[in-house]
Amino acid sequence: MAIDHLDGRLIVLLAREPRIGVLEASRRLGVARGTVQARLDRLQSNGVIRGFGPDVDPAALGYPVTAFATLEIKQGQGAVVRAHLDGVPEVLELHTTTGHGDMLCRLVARSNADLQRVIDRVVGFDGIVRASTAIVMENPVPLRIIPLVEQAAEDTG
Amino acid sequence: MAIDHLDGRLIVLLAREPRIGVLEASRRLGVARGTVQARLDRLQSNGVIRGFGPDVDPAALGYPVTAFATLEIKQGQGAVVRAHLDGVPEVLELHTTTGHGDMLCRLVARSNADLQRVIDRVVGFDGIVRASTAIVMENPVPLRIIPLVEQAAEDTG
DNA sequence: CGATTCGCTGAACACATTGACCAGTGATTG
DNA sequence: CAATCACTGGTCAATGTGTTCAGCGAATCG
Repeated sequence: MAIDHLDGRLIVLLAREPRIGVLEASRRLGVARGTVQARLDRLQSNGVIRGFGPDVDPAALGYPVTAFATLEIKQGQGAVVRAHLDGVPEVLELHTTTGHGDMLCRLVARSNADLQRVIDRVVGFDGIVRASTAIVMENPVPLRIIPLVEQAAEDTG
Repeated sequence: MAIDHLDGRLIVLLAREPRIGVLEASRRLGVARGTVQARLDRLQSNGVIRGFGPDVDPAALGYPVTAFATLEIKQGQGAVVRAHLDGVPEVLELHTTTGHGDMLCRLVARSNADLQRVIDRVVGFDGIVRASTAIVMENPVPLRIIPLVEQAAEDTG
């Protein structure tokens, strides 16, 4: 769906200051409260805003090490590998990608030593032929959405 | 920091039903409201919960294509490359990783054709020697935190 | 062209929630 | 033993929420 400029400002505002409510948002944006409520309802039912879940930092939970693993999967074993990885809590994310029938997953671990355990658990599975892991050292751009929202809003006017 | 079982239940509850407030959460968890408030304050000041920002779906915004690009950086050009990528809205995330002085970034685009434009913009920069891109086809495990929170809570008892 | 629909405004209302307190209690610690 | 700590269960005033309403301007459509 397309979002307009007001939608964009609303999302950015909520992203920057999540604690403000509908009423305060309407004051900041200079529109009526009902407008903000209607926009929010629409954005949520359109799926643009999935929700307002807590943003949990794995590092603060005791998992400061992040890594990305590229997996090569044995022909026809995709489904079972997915189920396997789904059962590993340290797998935060899993994608299937173009290329060699590969998968890419994001892992966290308690330490570099612990990462070995996690990788063993992830890779020690029959359907996985080969794996290569890249350990994250820095995160210059943390997961973000604001610039994209601003661009999407400007495309409308 | 370590979280206990109540912290874990609270985070999971908020992740599943973000709209409930402190009062409702205290009812669900069977504890006093003040307890939930104190736990939440502590989790936030410890950085375990970074905030409650809106969870925006790029696909619903008109960017249904996701890709991961691995970049090889020219010696000593890391800082300028970061600044360059930081200025590209379609770059949702950027990590530096072990290996060949490489970076890994997550991209989104409006279409496969648009992805070409995004990649050109990302890669068409002097400090970048080589790039390889993997387009995401499926996302069997979307970014998640609940299993990890449950594990972290159980480690405490 | 006229009628209708749509989104926004500004206001009202009852109700629930919040943030801030407080004293009491049980467990743990020094 | 005394002190500390987290939790309970309660109160209070202030605020925000969900909902509804009539009015209004712009855009759409027959």
